[in-house]
Amino acid sequence: MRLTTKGRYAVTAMLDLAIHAKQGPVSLNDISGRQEISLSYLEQLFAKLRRNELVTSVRGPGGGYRLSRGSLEINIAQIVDAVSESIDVTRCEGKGDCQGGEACLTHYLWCDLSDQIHSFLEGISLQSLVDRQEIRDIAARQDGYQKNRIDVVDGL
Amino acid sequence: MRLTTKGRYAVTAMLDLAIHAKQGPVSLNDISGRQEISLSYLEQLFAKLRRNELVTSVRGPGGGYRLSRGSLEINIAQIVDAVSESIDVTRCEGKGDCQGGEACLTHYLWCDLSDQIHSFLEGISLQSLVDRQEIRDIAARQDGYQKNRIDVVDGL
DNA sequence: ATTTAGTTGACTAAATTACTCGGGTATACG
DNA sequence: CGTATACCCGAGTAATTTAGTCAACTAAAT
Repeated sequence: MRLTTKGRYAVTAMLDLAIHAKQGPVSLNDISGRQEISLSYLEQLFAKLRRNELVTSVRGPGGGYRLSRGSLEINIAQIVDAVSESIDVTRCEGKGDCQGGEACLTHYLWCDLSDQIHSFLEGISLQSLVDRQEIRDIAARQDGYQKNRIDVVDGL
Repeated sequence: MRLTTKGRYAVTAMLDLAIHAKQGPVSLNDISGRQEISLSYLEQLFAKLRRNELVTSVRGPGGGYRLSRGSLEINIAQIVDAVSESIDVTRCEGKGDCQGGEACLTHYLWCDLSDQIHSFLEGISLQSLVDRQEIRDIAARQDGYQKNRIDVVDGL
């Protein structure tokens, strides 16, 4: 279990998706505009989210992504796992045979700690985030927000 | 709060230190041998651990590092914080003013999640890890273990 | 047909991680 | 005293990961 900016981007994007779920598929372009994440990077993240069956895609005009199941059935751990997925936690690659066939301290220690954080994040559903008032407020403002709008001229 | 291999190295090293605390200061050379972490990298990590007053150093022959306080008073969060310490969690650098002076979703969301993980790790003391039987077992074996021992000739 | 939007792969810049090297300085010990 | 031990420090560097670009393609809606 690693916790980096990458996972953060993914959780933010998924939350945006969940918030706008009712109005049909959400395009990456919309998410990109609201959350200020580059479109191409979102594409990479969503490729992984799709492979991990957290989202489904709808092609063509009006298309975009949908959650593959209810936001109560999706938790933060699943999202972070989906985009990180290089789980070579220890130097023995999870086989626990680094030091002459025996497990190293790091191996045991971190696997355990990792498990605890993992189950902690498993307990947080996407829906529980959507339900928070503060997040609703921010989302409401973001709906009217788009980076680099034509009417905002900076510089010239 | 970020959780990467760097923090893992630090926790492992600190645990090694705690386990061998009774027999006086522990040199980085010993830790390097037992945990297979490069000496120079350990030096960098311990420079940070020292600045954060988690360890104290004893120079000269027979010197090394000691925990600055009892292992019950040291928790995992402190160790991870000490070596990571680049806490620019969101793009707004913690000021929460990314989108036109208002907080972004990422900001709110991640600060909160981060706090929860942080307090979770705060609840785990170094001592509680030392106390685990499995860890004692591994440590006991490692005491007789050193990488690149002269008597182990691989290759030639 | 044309446009929208996902799909894929290759490629790149920047940041971070892990590590090396080469010098220091403090101190114990003979 | 000298020398070995071990911390201290800064510069440099290779490998990896992160974040992003670009280009060509496919599916579907109008």
